Amino acid sequence: MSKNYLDELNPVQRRAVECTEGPVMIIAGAGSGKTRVLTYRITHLIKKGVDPFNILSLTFTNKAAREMKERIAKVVGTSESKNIWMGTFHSVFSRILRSEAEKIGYPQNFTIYDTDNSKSLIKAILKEQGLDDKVYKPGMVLSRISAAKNNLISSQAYLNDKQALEEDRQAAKPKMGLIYQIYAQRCFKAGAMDFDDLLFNTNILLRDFPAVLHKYQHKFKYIMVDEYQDTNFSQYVIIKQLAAAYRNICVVGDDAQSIYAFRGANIQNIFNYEKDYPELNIFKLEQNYRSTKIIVGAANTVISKNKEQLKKNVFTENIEGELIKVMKTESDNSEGNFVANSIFETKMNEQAHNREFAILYRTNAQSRAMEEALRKQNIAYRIFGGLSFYQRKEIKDLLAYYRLAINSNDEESLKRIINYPARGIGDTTIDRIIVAANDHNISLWRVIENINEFDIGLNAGAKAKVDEFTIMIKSFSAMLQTHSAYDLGQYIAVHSGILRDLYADKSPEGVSRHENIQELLNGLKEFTESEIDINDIGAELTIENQDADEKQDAGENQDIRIKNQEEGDENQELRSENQEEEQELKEAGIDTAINGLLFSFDEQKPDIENTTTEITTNPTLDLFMRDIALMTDADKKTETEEDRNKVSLMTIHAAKGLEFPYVYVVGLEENLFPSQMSLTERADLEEERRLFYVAITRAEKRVTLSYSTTRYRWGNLIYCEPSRFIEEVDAKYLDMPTESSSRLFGNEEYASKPKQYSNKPKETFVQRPVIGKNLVKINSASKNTSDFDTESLRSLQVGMEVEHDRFGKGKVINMDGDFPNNKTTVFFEGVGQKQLLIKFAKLRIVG
DNA sequence: GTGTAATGCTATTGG
DNA sequence: AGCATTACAC
Repeated sequence: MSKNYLDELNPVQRRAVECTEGPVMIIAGAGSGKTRVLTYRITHLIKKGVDPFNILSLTFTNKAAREMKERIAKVVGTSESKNIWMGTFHSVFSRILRSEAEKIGYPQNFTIYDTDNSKSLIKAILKEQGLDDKVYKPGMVLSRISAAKNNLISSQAYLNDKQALEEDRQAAKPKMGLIYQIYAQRCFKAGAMDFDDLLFNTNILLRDFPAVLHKYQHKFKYIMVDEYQDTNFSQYVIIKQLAAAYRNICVVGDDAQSIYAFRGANIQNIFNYEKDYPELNIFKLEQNYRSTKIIVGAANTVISKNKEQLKKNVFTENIEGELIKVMKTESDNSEGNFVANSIFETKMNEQAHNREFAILYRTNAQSRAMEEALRKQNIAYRIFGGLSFYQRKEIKDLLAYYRLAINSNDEESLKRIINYPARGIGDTTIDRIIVAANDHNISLWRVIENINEFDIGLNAGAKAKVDEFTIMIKSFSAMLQTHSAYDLGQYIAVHSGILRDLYADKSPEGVSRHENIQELLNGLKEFTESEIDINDIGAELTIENQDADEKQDAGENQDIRIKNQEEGDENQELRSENQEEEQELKEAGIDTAINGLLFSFDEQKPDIENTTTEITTNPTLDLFMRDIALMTDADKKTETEEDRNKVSLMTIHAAKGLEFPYVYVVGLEENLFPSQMSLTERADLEEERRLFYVAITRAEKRVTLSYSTTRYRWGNLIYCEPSRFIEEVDAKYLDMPTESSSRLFGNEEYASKPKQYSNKPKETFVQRPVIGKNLVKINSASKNTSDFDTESLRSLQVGMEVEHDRFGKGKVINMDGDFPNNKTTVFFEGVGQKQLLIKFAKLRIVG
């Protein structure tokens, strides 16, 4: 961005940037320079003299926020840009909640439950209530609760909500309201909020504390919301409340790219917006700067199939470009090979780099075949999403210790680690503790902390073990304010016994787990050594919290100091106790360990005694942990140049907002994309279509679509037919395949004879019955086999010779299952071994 | 209470 | 096919 940033904008963009006062809606087509407008608009505000502290900008990912800030910093300088409140809804409001938590009865250091925590809690509740988790599927229960919260229906309100109760009764799940109520109570008791609570409780806060509302209304004089089409009702109300005083609110969105309805996003928010702010200024960004004419045209024809949409005309002045290639393959693996080979060829022929390629799919499970093929080709790739680092078991175990040290009432963490590593506290003991906690309406921690007061049939041995555990956790908690994140993190890893446990496991998985722990500790180290990023809204909070901190300074600090001294002595013992361990760990490659660990009380003490800000900005463990639950893969911080030059693999959802020169959209098959679960409702199918729209509009130069006729699912081979979305693209934009086999890709024939696959278009598709008309899924099984006599294969046996249309002659080497739902394994000459379902394979017995 | 073998469930999409 | 939970032997 240059100093004359306004000159870099087209007329509409420029007007949108300059229209800073009053409500604004920017409808931004794909690739229309939306991010540019947002960043320039904020820059412009600051240039005009608006204090960055008064700007709130809500983005879809924290990474997006970080990148925007960097760009803004280039014009206005970091000292200004870092003070902008910028981040996701969840991260911004979790910070506000932390500083206001006591008002709504939460501790400042509340825990954020992730989805796994929530599900596990629901499971526990079901068990305690004697409810069947087949009827009340935890995931389903959670999404019901989530939907209620996103519509601002509390558990009390839910229990009074006739419609909700009736729905649950109809669905034969009458206890739903009760589960919701208990779930909410348990979260509260544990000092925990789930993702939806972060928004829900923000609403409670703003609703019940007018002074708080007033404060933030006047703090946020200018509000901007990106990806507005993906906000839910709860978010909508927060924004509406905050913007009520100044009405300087600017939302940016594209109804055509709304792909999060499944988690409560409400496209109606766009339409409501016009009603809420009749004085609204609307700007439509319709010129696409990203893609070729072919890609834009193709995307437009697709999205035009949707009924509900705002009128706009996305166009581009870019070059015409290449047709969209469609590839048919015969298995998920050969689809992978095709993509990998195609990337290889493109790299060779066009001097392209890995980073210019993206492979997009509908479900994470599809990544496997792609990975294997890329590995075979020696193409570096990286996967976004899927099991994130923080979801690995060993990481969650260690984090559970951290969480418990920070908030001992955290029930989910407690249950996770009270007996890991094994320390003789078994299921019976834990069950009794839970019963006691429920009976007395207190947290599990309160029970184990006073385990000797509770007469719950535990013998002295069990009580002693529980006692030992609580003492350990308390010792960790006591170190929170006195030790750096890295020091304490390392200390806990050692003294919890986790490192020892993992070190003992020499299997490859065990080693990898151990390495992951190391990686986490490295992250902690980095965090500890880096300047705290005040640029994350924390800076503002520091000022907000000054009152509180001063109090702490005056009174509590003395306690801290005293505690330090006591622990200083304790630490001496720890030091010697650890010598052996240290040796052991050194061998295990953890040389960083203990020196830094047994530290530094003395060096640290002065910090604590010092000023208020230093307490809040010390790189302590609880600070590190605050946002962990809110971190997505896309938010991962450090990214080396090497990381960057890799082929990107991700779901289409994860690709939102990104762009790549070459995009492969794979798995374009009915029941996969569009997903099977989306086929019954028009609204769901339209969302899938928008997803397809998002997928192809990620591409700058070239789009390749692929589908496979077979695919493994749950270990079974299933047959697939091409997605309706392929034929929804106007045929003039497509380069259709005729036929191909995996052998061709192996021989790279595809790339050398591209013409063979073009110009023989459409028949295969046009001849199919038109689907998508009535939105009913077509039963591929019956259709494919209607004209074939399966009965002739009843007598098929191992050893027989068979013939297949595509694979040629082969020999049956295995049979599995009962006719007609049986499987056969056939070895085909020159092709190899294939598993086929008798019902579909159209085999002929030879001889 | 602990560790292993057998069973059963899962795979939309994600902050 | 892969993972998590459960069942069962020690």
